[in-house]
Amino acid sequence: MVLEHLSDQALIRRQKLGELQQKDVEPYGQKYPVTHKTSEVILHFRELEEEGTAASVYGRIISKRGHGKASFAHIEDGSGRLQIYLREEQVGSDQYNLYQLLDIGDIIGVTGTVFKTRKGEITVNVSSFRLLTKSLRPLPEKWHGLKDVELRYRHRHLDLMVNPEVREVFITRSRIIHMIREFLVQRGYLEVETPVMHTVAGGASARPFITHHNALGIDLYLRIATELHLKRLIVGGIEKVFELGRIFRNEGLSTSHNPEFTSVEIYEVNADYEDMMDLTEEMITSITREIHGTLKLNYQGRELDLTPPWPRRELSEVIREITGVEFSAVQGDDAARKLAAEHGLEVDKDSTKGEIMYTFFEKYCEDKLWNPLFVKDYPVEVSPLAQRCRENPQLTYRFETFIAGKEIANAFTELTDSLDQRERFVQQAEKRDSGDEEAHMMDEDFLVVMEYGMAPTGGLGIGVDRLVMVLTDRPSIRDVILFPTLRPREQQAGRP
RNA sequence: GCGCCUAUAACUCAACGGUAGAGUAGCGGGCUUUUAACCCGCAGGUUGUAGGUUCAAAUCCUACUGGGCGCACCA
Repeated sequence: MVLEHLSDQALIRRQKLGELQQKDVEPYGQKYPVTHKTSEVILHFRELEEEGTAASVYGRIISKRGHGKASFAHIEDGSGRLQIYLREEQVGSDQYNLYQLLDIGDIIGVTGTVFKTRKGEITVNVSSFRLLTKSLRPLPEKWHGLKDVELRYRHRHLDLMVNPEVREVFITRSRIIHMIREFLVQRGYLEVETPVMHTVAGGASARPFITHHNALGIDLYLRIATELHLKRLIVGGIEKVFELGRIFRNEGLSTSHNPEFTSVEIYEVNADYEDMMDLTEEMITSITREIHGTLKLNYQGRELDLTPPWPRRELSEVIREITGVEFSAVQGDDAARKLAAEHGLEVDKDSTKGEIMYTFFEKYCEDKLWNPLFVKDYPVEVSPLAQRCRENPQLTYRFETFIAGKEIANAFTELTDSLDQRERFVQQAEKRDSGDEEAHMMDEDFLVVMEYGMAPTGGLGIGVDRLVMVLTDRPSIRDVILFPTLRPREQQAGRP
């Protein structure tokens, strides 16, 4: 214990802790027998007051106002906050002196009858109280809250304590996740858990994290998607399946990217990507209705209308409308590269038309999409797990859903032709060999699984964090992840 | 990885080349229905770190560290 590094206030609190112990007060006590939550006291005020029955509540002291021989304070529990009132005459001078040693941040249990003050605030007239937990560090300011975003992310417990809207966001996040699960289970999808540690990191274009297993003496990858294992289950006869969980991608951080994030992937036999569009639309609109009671939202000061049906437009069409470029008129990779150069896009020398088309979309179109839109029929080169379109084998039955400029979902009619799949993996492997660390890895085991025969299948992945951002009106993914990834920092003296 | 912004008391913020300040929180005193309680007094700082310019640096310059935003990368 290096006491010199503590702030003066933290030192004073430690001294008070000693004083309390000298007075035989247990500073870290047992649970308090409560009769009500703070919100319940307010809800049942009339009966409590009429009957004159005592209520027992517990909570953290968040403010104190002393008046000589009487004192007011607010305590807060998970349900809300409540004012308490102590009079020396009522609790006795020993208890009253003890109360003087309590600080903002301490957790106490109180018992007393309930009344309304002159100004009309429901208040517990404390007849007895007990310290449950002594707090040794000062809380952030009550009025302005904790604003410094770095402190908020690094000390989320403080953020949650003093910024009530933050707690609301995470309660809503939890509800959304619960509703996703409920929505899918009710429709007969089986929730499963597949490995987080993979020998081959597949199912997406991304760099994986690498870890090591000592006993086996091998490196393992943290999963970058749940796709390939879920498809194995489809082959195995589990016809409607989903997994909701964390995936990991070793990429840059941004307001819409955290290295670990939550996805839900859903697979269903005898379905196609149109069915997955229906599912996406139904799921997101039903959750939105449940949370907001309307489909007309506001995101970052701008109106956002989720009313279905959401338009379903081909990628080439969207590019044409936004940039004026007609990709169907482009013949060959050379012409596409020339076009990219004309539009100020830097692309690799060996880029194909499909890759360039996709780049056009990402650079010039994605962020202009606002109300929900299904963008469909993506080039085969950037969609190695999706089935080719019958009318045009250069395209695939793949769609992405955009809401408020964010990619929320990605889905396909799954590729079921194991021989085509092998070719696609080979192409990806070639890209890996030429330095593309995000290209898909060859997964022989998965190919063998496919060779047994995979029924026609629709698959869907949804970025849960981004969905939560949209539904809670948060600008950064770090606002919807309790403990976002930050560079570690040495503990500084006096920091909370 | 690159660019811009940013770091002052436990918290929220001032001071923008000339003695580091306020509010909250804290400590001491007063006050028995207050409520951003109030009144009187006190304490609290290596201005992120390390250099440099200057008679003088929180302030200007350089580097580093953390963070934010944008770009790049990336579903």
